[in-house]
Amino acid sequence: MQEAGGDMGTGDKENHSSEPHRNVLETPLKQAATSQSVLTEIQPLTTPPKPKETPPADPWTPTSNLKMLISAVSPEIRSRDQRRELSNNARDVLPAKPCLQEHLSGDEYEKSHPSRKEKSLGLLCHKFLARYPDYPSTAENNYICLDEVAEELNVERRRIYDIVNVLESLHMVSRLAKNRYAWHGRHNLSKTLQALKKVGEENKYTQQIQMIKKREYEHEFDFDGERNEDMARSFGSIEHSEMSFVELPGMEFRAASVNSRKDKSLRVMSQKFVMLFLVSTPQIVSLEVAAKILIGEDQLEDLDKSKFKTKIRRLYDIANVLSSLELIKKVHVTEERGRKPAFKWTGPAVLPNTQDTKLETTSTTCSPPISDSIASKEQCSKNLFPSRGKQNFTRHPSLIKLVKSIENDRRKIQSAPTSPVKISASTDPNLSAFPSQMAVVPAIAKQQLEGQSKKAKELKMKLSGSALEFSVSSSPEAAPKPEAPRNVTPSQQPSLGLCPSSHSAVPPLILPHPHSGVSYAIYLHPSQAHTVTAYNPSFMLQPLPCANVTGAKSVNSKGLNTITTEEGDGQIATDEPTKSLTAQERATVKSETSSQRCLKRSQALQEKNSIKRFRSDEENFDTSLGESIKNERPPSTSSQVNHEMDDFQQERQNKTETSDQNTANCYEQCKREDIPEDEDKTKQDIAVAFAIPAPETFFPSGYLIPLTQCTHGNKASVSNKEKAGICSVQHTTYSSPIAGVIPVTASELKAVNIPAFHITPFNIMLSPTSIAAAPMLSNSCLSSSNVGSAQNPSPSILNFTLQHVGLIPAGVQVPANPALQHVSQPESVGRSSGNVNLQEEKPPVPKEPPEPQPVTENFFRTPGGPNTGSSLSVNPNGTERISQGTLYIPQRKLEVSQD
DNA sequence: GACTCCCGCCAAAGC
DNA sequence: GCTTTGGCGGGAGTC
Repeated sequence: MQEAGGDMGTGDKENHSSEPHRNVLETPLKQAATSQSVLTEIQPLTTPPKPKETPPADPWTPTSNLKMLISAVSPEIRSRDQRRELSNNARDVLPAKPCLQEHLSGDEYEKSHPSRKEKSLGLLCHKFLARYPDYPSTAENNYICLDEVAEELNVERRRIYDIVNVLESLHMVSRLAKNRYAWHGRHNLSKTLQALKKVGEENKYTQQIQMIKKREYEHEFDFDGERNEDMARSFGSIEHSEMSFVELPGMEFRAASVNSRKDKSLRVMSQKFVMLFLVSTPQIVSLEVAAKILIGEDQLEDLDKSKFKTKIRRLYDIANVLSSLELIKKVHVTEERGRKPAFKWTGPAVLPNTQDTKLETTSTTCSPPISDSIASKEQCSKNLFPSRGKQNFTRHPSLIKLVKSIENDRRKIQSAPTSPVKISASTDPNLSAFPSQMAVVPAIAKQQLEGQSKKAKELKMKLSGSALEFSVSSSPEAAPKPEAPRNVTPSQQPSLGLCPSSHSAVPPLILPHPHSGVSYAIYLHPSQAHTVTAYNPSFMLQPLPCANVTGAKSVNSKGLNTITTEEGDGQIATDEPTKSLTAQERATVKSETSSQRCLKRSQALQEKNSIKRFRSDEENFDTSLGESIKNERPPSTSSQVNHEMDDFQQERQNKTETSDQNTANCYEQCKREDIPEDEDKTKQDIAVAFAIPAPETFFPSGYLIPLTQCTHGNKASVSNKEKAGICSVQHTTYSSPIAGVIPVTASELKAVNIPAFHITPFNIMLSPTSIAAAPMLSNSCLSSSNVGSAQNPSPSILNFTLQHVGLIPAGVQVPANPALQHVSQPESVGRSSGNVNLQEEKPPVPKEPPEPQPVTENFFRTPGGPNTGSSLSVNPNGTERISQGTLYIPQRKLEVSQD
């Protein structure tokens, strides 16, 4: 660096600057001039035409490039080599140049002149970088003289600016003064990336990306004003006007007033571009998307093709430099329309999050962590939000309320006489593992639920097969277990633990229990909750006195959350997806990251374009969100539960927040996209999401079954709506924490202020029709559903439902009820069946078995929500077994209802 | 024809 | 007023 500067002298600069064209040609001359002594000596020798190719003297040729790289090791060597070459070349060059200018004219010179590629900014950047060590010692004088560099690299200064600007954006270089920069190398890179990631998160780039993708999918992205406006609006809403240059504490570039044009500067663009990688889950960003985002930020007006092209050009410039830095790699993303140029982040994971590494490998962002484990999730969320706070990820107020309400409800419930003691040992382990289990729970719950439902419905055959599959897919660990349910359970178990937690998480409506005098928590199917919220948002959050309602339904706080979030729309959606993903990943530990899934899904969706399913999916997602939130909470003793609840709630919030953005985008995309083919995956996701809610076990089958069943079995044909209906059916049986599962009648709902029928489209719980609609449901389910619908649930029904749900061990039955009994078949069976479905839905077998699995062994646990069942199973009575924190309450309710 | 992106005009900023 | 920076877009090179 210095060397060159010293030698070359800035004087040359002017020449260059003044005459760029000549510069190229002249540069060598200048160099020659620098080494005139040598050159002069040589000149006579080197007359020949070769000089034309003098380009080698320029680094343009491969050999020269190599030399450059080698020399790069040390400036001195470099300079020496260069000088030597110059001298050597000088022979050729000097004479040559004159020749070039004089004789050669354009053709030869051009021939000698490297091709365009050889002139590429990327190559130039390589050369530039070769000049300086990645990690320069502070002792060294790491100064860059642009003129010198330009001369040495034989390029016009303009090009150097392009490189320097990008490097500046990464704080690899800082401007010291006019025409002078300091080389920092990669010392600050990690910090810079961290900062950029944070900023990117704050700016909700993930959401923006998702939005853009959605719109692209929905309708081809034209640069129509309207659409652009929409986008811009969305961006605006999401964002903030312009993002100024991100500086590191010690790296201010203000010196030299570098910031003058900054807003549009390549530096800022570069940073934004990097942010997109750091924030996006796949860490693959297409130029188009990046350009749109960058344009969007700038302003709507800019959304014309010319602007777009310009942005693309600039992005190419930036990308070339980043590629030279090996931070990104060019790739192609095949989409509906075909291949699109894109770039994949190949740089270091963002340091702040160790997880980031995972993220990169897996899919990055929060989603990966989710898959990994709760802990990872937590870390991820912490990393993401810690300093910032929630800034952009602000949690939806409703969610906060929900959380609080949930906690309160839980506490109440727990404190309630019936509040179960901690769940059996199974739960305990779960508790310990709970966090990690949390993630798995949803999936498990789904599986269990599904499996149970199926079991109830059909024979072991299905169960066994499904169970096996399920175990395999969802939780490899589980598979080995003799009992399909158990197999499932492992994965589910966590969910069980989670369920309680989830339970807590979900703020049930608390209704006074007429008999017990204890208030009941009403859990609604997420979808219902959703609808309900729509009707009466407050409803969910606030405990409602409902004298009429004996059975309390647990309104999925999640559902509420989702609802609220849904309002947030994309965010919510995204959240949901993430949740689902998390659940899936946790439970099944899918290899694919959520982001990847999302991508795949989105792609598939794009192709398929089935909005119908999409809607249903959305609902499911919504529910899943709420559920996922619920799930997160681990079962534990009442006291523990409370604490855990709090922790989990926060975690949830964090997770949800973190995941929201990441997942939300994917989710929304998925929704819009419809995920037809990926239905399986989507279903899985959904199921997972449901599974999460499953913790509410009360309706687990409802949620899970519908999805899985729909996908697989007879029900496969069932539309999403139907699925929803199924879910509702399952939900038909409601459990109140205290009373246990209590069918809620529409009237009850009304009492609660819940428009039971309004709840529909899912009506899941309430409307018998919905039940009927769900063929998927086993008879038991139906019965249960009926019961649910029926104001007076028969004990048999309760038993059945409980068993079916997994709340109660198959053997255990509350009151004898033929219909229920048969239904009540071993839980394991049902679970297995559920698993089967899940497997099918989840083709991608989870790479990693969910940590929580060990816990799952209890079939009770197995069902995730069912978990309650597991806990219940422990206690045939159900209630007793019910672990404090969780679902058990429902069981109790069940018992009560049985009574 | 689309994709890339080099090239350099030209204006803002700085000195 | 000159130089430095760097935004911007035409259009050439590639595929």
